[in-house]
Amino acid sequence: MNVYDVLEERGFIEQVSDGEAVQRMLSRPSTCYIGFDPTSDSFHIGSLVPIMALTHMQRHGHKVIVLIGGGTAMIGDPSGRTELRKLMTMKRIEANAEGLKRQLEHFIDFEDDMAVMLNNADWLMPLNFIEFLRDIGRHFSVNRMLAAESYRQRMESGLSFIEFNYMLLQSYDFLHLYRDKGCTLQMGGNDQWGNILAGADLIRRAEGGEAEALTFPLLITSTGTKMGKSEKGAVWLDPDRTTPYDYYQYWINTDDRDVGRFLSLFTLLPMDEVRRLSALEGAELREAKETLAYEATRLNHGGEEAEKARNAARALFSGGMGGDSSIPTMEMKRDRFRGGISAFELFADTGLAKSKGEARRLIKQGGAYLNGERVESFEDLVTLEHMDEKGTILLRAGKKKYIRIIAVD
RNA sequence: GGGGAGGUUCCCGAGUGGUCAAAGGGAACAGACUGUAAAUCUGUCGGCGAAGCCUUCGGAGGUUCGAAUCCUCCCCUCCCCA
Repeated sequence: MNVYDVLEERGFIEQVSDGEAVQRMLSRPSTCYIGFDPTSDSFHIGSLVPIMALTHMQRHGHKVIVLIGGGTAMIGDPSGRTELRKLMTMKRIEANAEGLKRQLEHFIDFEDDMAVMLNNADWLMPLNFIEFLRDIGRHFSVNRMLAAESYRQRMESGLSFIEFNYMLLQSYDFLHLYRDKGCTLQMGGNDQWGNILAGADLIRRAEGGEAEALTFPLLITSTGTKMGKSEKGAVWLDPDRTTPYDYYQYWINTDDRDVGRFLSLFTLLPMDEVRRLSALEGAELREAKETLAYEATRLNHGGEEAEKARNAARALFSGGMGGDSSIPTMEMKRDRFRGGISAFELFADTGLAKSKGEARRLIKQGGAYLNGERVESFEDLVTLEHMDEKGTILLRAGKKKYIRIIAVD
């Protein structure tokens, strides 16, 4: 089966320059690329669609290039944004690229050049302005650029000249990779459509070559929010920023309507299985969500972490104490409990409530639990008595947020 | 460079000397209902707290018994003209 069909079946394709041409191209080993911003040293879930797309490409024998936009990050892409991005230092960018690569290695194999990571700063930085204008700039029509959706939006609020040039630089990336690596397909989020097409055009004009564009749908959840945000903020792939437990929780809280879509996009389960799971209804759909959460966590954090997250979740949400250590745990001095500590202070200190006022409110509204029992008054004292033999206390805020406290000397 | 409009609590957005911790909406949080879903209803939504106190309306000063609201300077954004 051609990857193109796989991508299409699994819902990765929003737009393609020429479906038949891409299908033809992918019937033999090809090279494709996706650009990523090195604005952080970790991806978050929002980047998972392109990452999964690369995973599929590689598994079908295509060479993938991960392009780090070190050069373009120094300019800022206006696409889909309302503000100019902040500029970054080269050093910062390189450090970030390292972090991103480590995460990609869970999905993509960089051995034997089957995948490479490149930084466009390598060819953008040495560019000579006059030469660039003469060789590249001449192929671009300002009229056409202004018609692009991404620029049109920014025309309302103001568009700086450097941002305006982003399209040229990204097009030049594609041209460079075409010449240097034989790359003939660029993929990206649908907000990149204009830029990607411009690059394919440039290749045709400058080289007479054939190159294609493919974009992914920009995911919004069925509740209308942007993908990848939880109450704690963005959901990161980095376990230090988002623990495997929280990562798992994010997926299991998926809206019913998104389960099928997410299973096909974010797991590698066969489509037959995906269809079976998403056909489940009512409470049974939880099985599908559990599979989604488990598989997605396994891809990013490995089987062992996924297993732990699943066990912890099962234990906690079936009403038990969840002795497993993979639920968020926090150490506190045993001494603090000797004289007793007010419940509201404890909730504030653990971060389950952002301030003491919020902790009071939480308790007053009946949303605070200590070892599974509702806390009645915010002045209630929590003491050594509340600990189990291992010296732990389980706190819960609302329905889903748990923290386990373990006493240390 | 000239002219105009504007910067309010997470976001949008009222408020033009005291009744303002600041309307309304959204987001978010909690409760009820549920399936760790959605929808709905109720409540909460600056900090510390018993009352009450403290900090906030781009920044810095000033006027006043009293300022988000008036004055001065500065910073930033947008629009029109060049």
